[in-house]
Amino acid sequence: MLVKNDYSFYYLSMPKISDEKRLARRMQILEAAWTCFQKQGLHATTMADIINASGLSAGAVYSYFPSKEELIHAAVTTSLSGLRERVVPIFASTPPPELFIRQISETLARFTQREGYDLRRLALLGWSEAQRNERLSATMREFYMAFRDQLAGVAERWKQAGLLRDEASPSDVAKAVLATVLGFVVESAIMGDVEPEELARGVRDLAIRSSANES
Amino acid sequence: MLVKNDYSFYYLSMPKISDEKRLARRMQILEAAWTCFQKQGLHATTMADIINASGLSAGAVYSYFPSKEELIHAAVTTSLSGLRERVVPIFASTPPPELFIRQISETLARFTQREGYDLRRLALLGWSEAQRNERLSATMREFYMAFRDQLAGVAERWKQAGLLRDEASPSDVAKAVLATVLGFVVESAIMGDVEPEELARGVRDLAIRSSANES
Amino acid sequence: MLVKNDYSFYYLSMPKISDEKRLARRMQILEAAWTCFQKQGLHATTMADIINASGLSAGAVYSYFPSKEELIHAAVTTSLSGLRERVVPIFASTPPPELFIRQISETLARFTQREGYDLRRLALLGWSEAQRNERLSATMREFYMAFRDQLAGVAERWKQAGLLRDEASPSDVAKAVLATVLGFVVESAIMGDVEPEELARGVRDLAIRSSANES
Amino acid sequence: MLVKNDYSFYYLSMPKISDEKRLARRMQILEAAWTCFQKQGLHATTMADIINASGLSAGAVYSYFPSKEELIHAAVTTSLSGLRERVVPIFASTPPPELFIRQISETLARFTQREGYDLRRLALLGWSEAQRNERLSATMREFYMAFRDQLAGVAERWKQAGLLRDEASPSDVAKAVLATVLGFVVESAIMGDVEPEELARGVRDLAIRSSANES
DNA sequence: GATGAATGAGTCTTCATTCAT
DNA sequence: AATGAATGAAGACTCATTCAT
Repeated sequence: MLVKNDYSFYYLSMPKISDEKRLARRMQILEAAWTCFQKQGLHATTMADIINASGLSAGAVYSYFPSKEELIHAAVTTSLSGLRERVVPIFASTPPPELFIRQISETLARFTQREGYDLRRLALLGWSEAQRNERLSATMREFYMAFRDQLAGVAERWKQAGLLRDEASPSDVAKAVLATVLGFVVESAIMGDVEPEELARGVRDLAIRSSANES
Repeated sequence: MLVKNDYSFYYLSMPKISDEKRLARRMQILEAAWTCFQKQGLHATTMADIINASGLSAGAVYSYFPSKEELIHAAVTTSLSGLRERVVPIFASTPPPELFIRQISETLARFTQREGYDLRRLALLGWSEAQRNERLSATMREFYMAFRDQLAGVAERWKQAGLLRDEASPSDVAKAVLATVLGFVVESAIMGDVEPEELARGVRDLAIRSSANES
Repeated sequence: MLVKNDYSFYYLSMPKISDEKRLARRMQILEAAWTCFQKQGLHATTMADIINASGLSAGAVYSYFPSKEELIHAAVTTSLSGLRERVVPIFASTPPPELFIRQISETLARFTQREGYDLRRLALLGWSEAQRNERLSATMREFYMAFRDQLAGVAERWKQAGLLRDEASPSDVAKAVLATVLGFVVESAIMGDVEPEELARGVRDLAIRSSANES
Repeated sequence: MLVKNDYSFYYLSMPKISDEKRLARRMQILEAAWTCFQKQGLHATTMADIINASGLSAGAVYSYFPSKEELIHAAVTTSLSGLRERVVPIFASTPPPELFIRQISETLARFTQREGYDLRRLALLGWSEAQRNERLSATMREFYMAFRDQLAGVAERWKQAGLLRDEASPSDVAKAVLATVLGFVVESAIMGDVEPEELARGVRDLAIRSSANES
């Protein structure tokens, strides 16, 4: 329909906004959202709060995230993705249990300072929201399932390395390790007085008794 | 407006409602609130929802709980108290670690069916709310602190019974056990596929290796 | 559940708000809506306009009409019902065509002053809205269909009275009369210079020629 | 921001778009608008809808129509002009009443299919909008006034041809015919079951009785 | 004590229009 | 001329809480 202007290539080669810029804006909004969510919770945070914090206009924010729900979803899942990236190398190196637990929980705790937001607090908000949001629930379930599968792989390797007794079920161990790690998130978010080393030592010390117990 | 109604004496001569009745009404409202909160979350539940579910009138509900926040607080803390009652005997009997963890998590999971509401889901809601509600946060912190103190006592006894090695820190063990148990709440609420026995076995299996490892 | 108080009959016999009162409130809102709709059209009228005009609060208005669409629907259909009531006696008396058309159009035009709103203008708004609102469209179609059926009955009686020639199709006559009457609504709303008598005379004069024409 | 782009000279040297092209673009936009308006009504149609449907950019559309109101005005009045063109030959040939009414209403109904939009539905939208838009109202009034003047001329000629009795008022006949025709628009748009022939027959049949009646 | 209708500030979201590129 | 991202003032609707009866 449109007759091409001779200089139309000019425009075409200069997209209104580059993909990087779009992504940067998205992150700008997500970061504003993270900040607000952590301060006030998911529902007490108004879109106006996020809009102000982002420095953009309402329309601009809505052009990136079509609804508050979408923004919540993105805030939670993007956060999860960020976590995954940081955790992968730990899985790869497969340190022995104590160290492993310490490294995972350090990542969980450190994630915080680095990004200027607290993954642990956000996690609590996300779990709560997942209770009434099937989509978010499914996404999280999927994420934790994959995480636990990785954990089972780690347990298997521990077993092969003689770090776990032969009868140990990697699946059960994975469930226990996941619980310990998620519990660390809760405990440190609520109580604020748990260090990764303490957790790791506690797990080790809890373990030791078993030798006596079992023998 | 200031004219007294002809039947105003009526009110004054009315006998006060009995304390039992008051308590029953309170529970009736709390139960309605629990049901709604679990279905829709804390903030998506409206007072109207709770009022309808309770079968009382708005005014009646407000005469028991002066605000939604108060009701949320009561719903969460009452739930916590209920949990405490059930957990006390386990502390008292102090079974060995594996069994202990299994019993605690069974209580957490069973609590659900008995009362017709899921303590685990409510816990997630409460943790989330505590992020933005200092009062609730303080109450919870206090509760979990007491719980952890009890746990440290248990660990101490385990140590004395030779179930933990001598260098074990009861405080660290308490932190690890609390994390495990809280993590069980999260994992089973989100994933829905974790049984207390699996958790206990996983902890044991994770533990056992240490005997080999350490010796 | 609720133990009845000795004076509960007191309350029960004094419903919070009587049906009459509810109906009066509904009319109060509808009248405010009619006024606003006519002044500004359906969509340019905001709920705030209607709320202000009604003298009630937003919540009160919404407790009677759960959405703007519902209010529009009620405004249009209530108006239609009012018209039906006024038109029934004319159908019953079945005056000859000219007079009939004059009486119907007089009713249409007079409706206005009596109720303080202009049925004709509201009709235009309703027709327009029906283009994009299937529910409203269906309601209107039904109304006009019934109206036209009545008209066909009238035409049949005219025929039997020898006021229409034997070959006349009551159905076609009904369609023509309905068109004339609806057209009167449009013409008088847009031009503002058409009187029922003029319309009736015009129809008659247009008609008369036919005698010459046909003979 | 104030720095001139390197290619700013580019714009200045650009040849103006030809008038034909401008006109074609205008029609392209108007056609998009008609389509949207009919589907969704005047107010539920957003500028974005029209912009998308037109295949142009927001800026382009706004360079042809400086506001939505202007676009609505143009959509309605252009439509009216189109109708006028088609109706002129009928006025010129001045067929007898029945045939005249059939031809006019056929034009109204056929207009639809030919242009891919329904003049009748657009008319309803325009009438409704005219209630709150004095400018549109004036334009329409003027158009219908001219139409009615033409109709009066036709009636005069009918009279001279002996098709109307001597006492007939051309002005009243014009009002009646206009009403019938406008009513056809409403009836066929709302009910969807009226054919031009039926209308013409109905008018004729309604007429005949008068011969008996009057004689 | 009990009722539930009423309140109105506060929410999310839309969309006509502009303007830097 | 053309583009389309950005703006931000509205608008529809909700809901915790009150208070006249």
